[in-house]
Amino acid sequence: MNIGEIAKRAGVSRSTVSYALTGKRPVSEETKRRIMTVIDELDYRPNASARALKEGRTRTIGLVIPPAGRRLTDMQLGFVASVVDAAARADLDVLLSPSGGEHDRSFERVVTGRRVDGVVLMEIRLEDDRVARLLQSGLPFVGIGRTRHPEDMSWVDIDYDTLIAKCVHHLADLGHRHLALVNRNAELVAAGYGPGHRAQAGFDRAVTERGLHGVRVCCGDDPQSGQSCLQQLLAEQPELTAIATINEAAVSGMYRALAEAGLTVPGDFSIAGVAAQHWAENLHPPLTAADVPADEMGARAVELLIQRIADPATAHRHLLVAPPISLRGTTGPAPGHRRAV
Amino acid sequence: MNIGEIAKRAGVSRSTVSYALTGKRPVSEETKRRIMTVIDELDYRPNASARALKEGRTRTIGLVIPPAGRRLTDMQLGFVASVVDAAARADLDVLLSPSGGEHDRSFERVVTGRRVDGVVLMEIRLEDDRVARLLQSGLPFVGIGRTRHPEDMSWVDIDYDTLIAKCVHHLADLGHRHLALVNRNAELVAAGYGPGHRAQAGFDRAVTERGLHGVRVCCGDDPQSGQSCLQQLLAEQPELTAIATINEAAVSGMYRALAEAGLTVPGDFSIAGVAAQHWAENLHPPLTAADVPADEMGARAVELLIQRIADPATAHRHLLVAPPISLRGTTGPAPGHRRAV
DNA sequence: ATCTTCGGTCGAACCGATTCGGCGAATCGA
DNA sequence: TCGATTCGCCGAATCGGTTCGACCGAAGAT
Repeated sequence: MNIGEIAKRAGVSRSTVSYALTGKRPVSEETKRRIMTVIDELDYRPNASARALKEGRTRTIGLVIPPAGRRLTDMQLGFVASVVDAAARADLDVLLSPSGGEHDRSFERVVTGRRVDGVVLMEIRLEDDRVARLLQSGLPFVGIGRTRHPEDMSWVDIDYDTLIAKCVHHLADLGHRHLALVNRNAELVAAGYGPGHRAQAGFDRAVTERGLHGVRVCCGDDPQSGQSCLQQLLAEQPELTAIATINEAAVSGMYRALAEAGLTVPGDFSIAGVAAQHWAENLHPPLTAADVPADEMGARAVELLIQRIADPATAHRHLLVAPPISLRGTTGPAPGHRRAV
Repeated sequence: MNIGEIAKRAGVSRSTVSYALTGKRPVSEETKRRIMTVIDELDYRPNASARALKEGRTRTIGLVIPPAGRRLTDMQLGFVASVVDAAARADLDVLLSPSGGEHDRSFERVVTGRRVDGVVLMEIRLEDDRVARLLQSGLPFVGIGRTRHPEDMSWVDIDYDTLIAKCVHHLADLGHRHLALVNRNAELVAAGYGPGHRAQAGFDRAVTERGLHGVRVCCGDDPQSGQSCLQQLLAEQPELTAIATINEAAVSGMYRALAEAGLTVPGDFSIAGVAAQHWAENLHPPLTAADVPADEMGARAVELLIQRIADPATAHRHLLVAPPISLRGTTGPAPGHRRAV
């Protein structure tokens, strides 16, 4: 079922079959018809490997996701879905590489074996080996997220710094004086996970500006952890009345802890965060949050990547997303008096 | 950076470099060392397309997921994660194809362009064009799910029929006489989605056997739909005291509807279902459910696929999973008296 | 009538690996 | 000492496409 077989049966040369298929040179209608008939009969499709070998491109992009075992957050799933979707619309296939820190075989295969024309990289650290590796290899790539030195690469990212600061200001405006930042899990933050650190920076800045009392905690990315984390916070910080968070997966557990402590939201306690829009809306109660357009960001990343593949010499482009905070009723005025200890 | 360049710099022929790398023929230690030095210096890796072309295999498997736009259930995410993970362990890459019903370009590319050595197919319908297409193409594949005629293919699947029947029997044992089956969304079921139909069959059979009153409804795969679906059920079926469901994504919404109706779980109302273990545990309250080992099933599918790729002539293998029901406290004795209408 | 242009086609080179047959030198057995 | 192995390596063919240069005949220009 190769091109030679088609050529033979259609009584033409292999190159003519190729030109009939690609249209890169004129082929007479009559000949084209004959070729197509044979192709339909034999259900022939050009071999992707052979084409990739000759053309020097694979029409495939790599998508590097967090390593196996780690469950993706809803936001990350939104990224994956929109990347896959955008790629499909551009007739690109997506090769998945679940790879974390250092020398991951899957990552190496994808990057170095010319299996893909470019890469979308997720969950980037402030210092990221994979970014270094990609820069060194010269393979076009776009980050969803950015390193400490983001000028050297193209990326789309969420402005966690600004957004968490906004959350803090919003809560401060409502009279809250004693807040906590609930971050992602400790290992991730310790490993230099960008959003974790930038959220901290924004939190610290806003808390200082407004003269508030703020504490920062890390929390596992699941409801259970959210629950126990908030239980502990409530116990240790009796004056706490509000939380800002980037840990969407833990929010439902925080709700639970509050309910069990007899606190109502937003009557007794306020929560504001940064979360995928879909997720914030589906929480109960719906979360007041900066609605991250995850479905759009993946598509943007693919757009940037396609440009870089087409012309790797173009200047790097950056897209910092800072959506407005949608008020959905989990934030309200600070309780007039302090809770009993 | 091709093999010829390495050969030239190491002062050997291209074939010697190849043999040094693959070990398929002996190469002297001295020569091997010289070659490896050059390879490390130049950071050379064999071109995957060239290798695939010559070898006739790509060391890649395709993973066909539900089409773009549809959000995956937690169980499906579990499948994807475990497939990707298992593939990585076997040094296989995964090419993602989000494709639904008929002639999807992405699906055609993956299947027909010899881009993959085999395919894992998700969300299979009773009559499935993609299965027909794969059978016709001769490409090895394994389903997570099965068609109406499952003898012709290899698959791993959940025994929704048996499991939902078990749920019904469990609820009947507790004294419930009036139950509902909450199915997945109507379009999916109408399109011949296997689990939807098999769950119905099991539900009908068990309800008949036990002489119960049972109704079946479809429900969107999200909390909102779960909530309104149950609201409607409660209004239309005042005697309803229990639900069996395969719609894990809707359960939290059902909880909400019950709470708003002033019904406690399991005091006034019972729910049992089939769900990914991780999901059932993380619901609040945790759901009494048959714990589907999604993390394992994907790995099994990959195992089967690897076998089929190695020897496409082997008999088809089937794995029907019917995990026991974990009692987590969402089912209890039917309320002694009927609720007021 | 001759020259040019152009549409349509072919043959051959090429992409970068793997793999088979063969060849020279060293080793072994008799 | 001579033939048979064995070891280590090379050259060439091959996988299945794309693409470039060339060729031929017909149409248009001069």
